Amino acid sequence: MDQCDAGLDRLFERLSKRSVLTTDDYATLQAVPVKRRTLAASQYLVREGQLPERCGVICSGFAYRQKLTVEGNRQITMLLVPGDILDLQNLYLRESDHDIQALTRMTIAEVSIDLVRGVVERSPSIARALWADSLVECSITREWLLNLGRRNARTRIAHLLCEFQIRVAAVDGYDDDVGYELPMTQEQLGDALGLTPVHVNRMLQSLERDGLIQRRQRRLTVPDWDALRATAQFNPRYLHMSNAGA
Amino acid sequence: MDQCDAGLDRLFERLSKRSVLTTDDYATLQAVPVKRRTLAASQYLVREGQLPERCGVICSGFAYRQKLTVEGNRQITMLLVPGDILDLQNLYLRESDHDIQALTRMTIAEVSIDLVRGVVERSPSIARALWADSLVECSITREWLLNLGRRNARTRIAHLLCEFQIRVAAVDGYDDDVGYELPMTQEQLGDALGLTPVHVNRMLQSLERDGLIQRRQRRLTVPDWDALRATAQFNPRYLHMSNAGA
DNA sequence: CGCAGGATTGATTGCATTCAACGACCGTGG
DNA sequence: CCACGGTCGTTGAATGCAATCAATCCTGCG
Repeated sequence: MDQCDAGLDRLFERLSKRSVLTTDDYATLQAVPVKRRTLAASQYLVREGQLPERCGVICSGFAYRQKLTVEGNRQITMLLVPGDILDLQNLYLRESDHDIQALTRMTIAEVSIDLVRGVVERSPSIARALWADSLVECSITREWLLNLGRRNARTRIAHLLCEFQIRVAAVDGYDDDVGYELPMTQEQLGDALGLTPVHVNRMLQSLERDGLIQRRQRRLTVPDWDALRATAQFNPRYLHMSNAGA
Repeated sequence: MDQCDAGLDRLFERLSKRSVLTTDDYATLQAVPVKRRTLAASQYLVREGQLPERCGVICSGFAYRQKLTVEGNRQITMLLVPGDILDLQNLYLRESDHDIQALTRMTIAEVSIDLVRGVVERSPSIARALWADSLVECSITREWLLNLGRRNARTRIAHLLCEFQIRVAAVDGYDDDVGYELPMTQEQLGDALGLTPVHVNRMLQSLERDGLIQRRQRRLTVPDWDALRATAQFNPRYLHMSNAGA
């Protein structure tokens, strides 16, 4: 089983959390011809204004969605982790309204978007799972809006750290105790949080001084998750993770 | 034809912009039993944590989605105008992750969410239209994130003014020349933009001083839309309005 | 007339930005 | 093996945008 099939299993497992899927559904997914692709960090997967013809799932690595202002200031609007679906929005919208860029080296499994439309019309349960997935993404974006609009820099950063850890841990068995790696530069963190890299640096130090996190390069250890969640005002409800078969 | 049917027509017209609908689809929608409801300004339609059983369309009036921080600071994450669908997200997610509150006095047409699920499974074209609608909402939220994260207060406000005008004008024939009414207090504007009401006030004055807007109470006149759009960095792409039958 | 909610103004504070320099790390090539 | 360059992280000082605090004005309305 190559990494592409692993992508399929990962996708199936993920969709199963959103809707009750059958072995028929599995077969349906399996029947879709998939093209595997590897991308280097910072490569673009989609650019704003494009009319994407394909749709992909992240098998490994990380990416993000971004939008740019006229002056070229960047806002990262979403982090994408393994199992996340790229370009689902272009299932029913033509033009892409944002960029998708690789955060790390990554592999994806690509599918023609027309075929996905076919799958969706044939299998209501897969459709429901994909739809739910896009709704969760919208919910996450709303939470980010609250984060940027009404939380200070320190809380914002803590919140992102909590979210990232939980979303990554949900994919496969990550071990909390040894910490986790946040594969972002401080500049990218700033772009995700509406801050400058300098200020991100200072707030990370502040969190570390207070014993909420420990840092070694980009590897983070969190001695006390409850404490971090508290300062982050983190409530995982918006991730809708326990939504099996709603 | 009472206001409820008017709601149906409005909905049908709106969905038609997202997908090709037939008279059968119209009949399907018409067959769904609808309950009409009137709400006073500031009444809650949904509260975070609830498990909504119904789904509604705005027939008249305005509402907004909001989220609160632990300290009670509010972030408005979306404005809802006539024709917008409430609670579509609870089609496939159980718990609501935010509040919906009436901005003005308003009327809505409510439907059991189970029935909507049925409609969606029977009519792929309606499903597609509703799905597309939820994708557009997500796109709007992303643009708001860019707005809060990377634009200054003045630009932010101008951007909101542009978006609101366009979205409202798309519903029915609003006449630009006489201006339009923005039914929000400056405090609510601040909560939508991540600003304080005081600063909103000053920036509105600044826009007015520069001749970009004129104000009489909450009625706005825009002498030069192009100029306002320019200072707002407004690009309507993210609204996906010309997406007929993608 | 008086009240209440919202709008406006002024003075002050402060969080985050900006600008600039320096330091640490890492892969590369001589 | 070490010099080199580039990217990223860190630090300091100065600036500025928006927040805060508080008072006053306006307007619709009972």
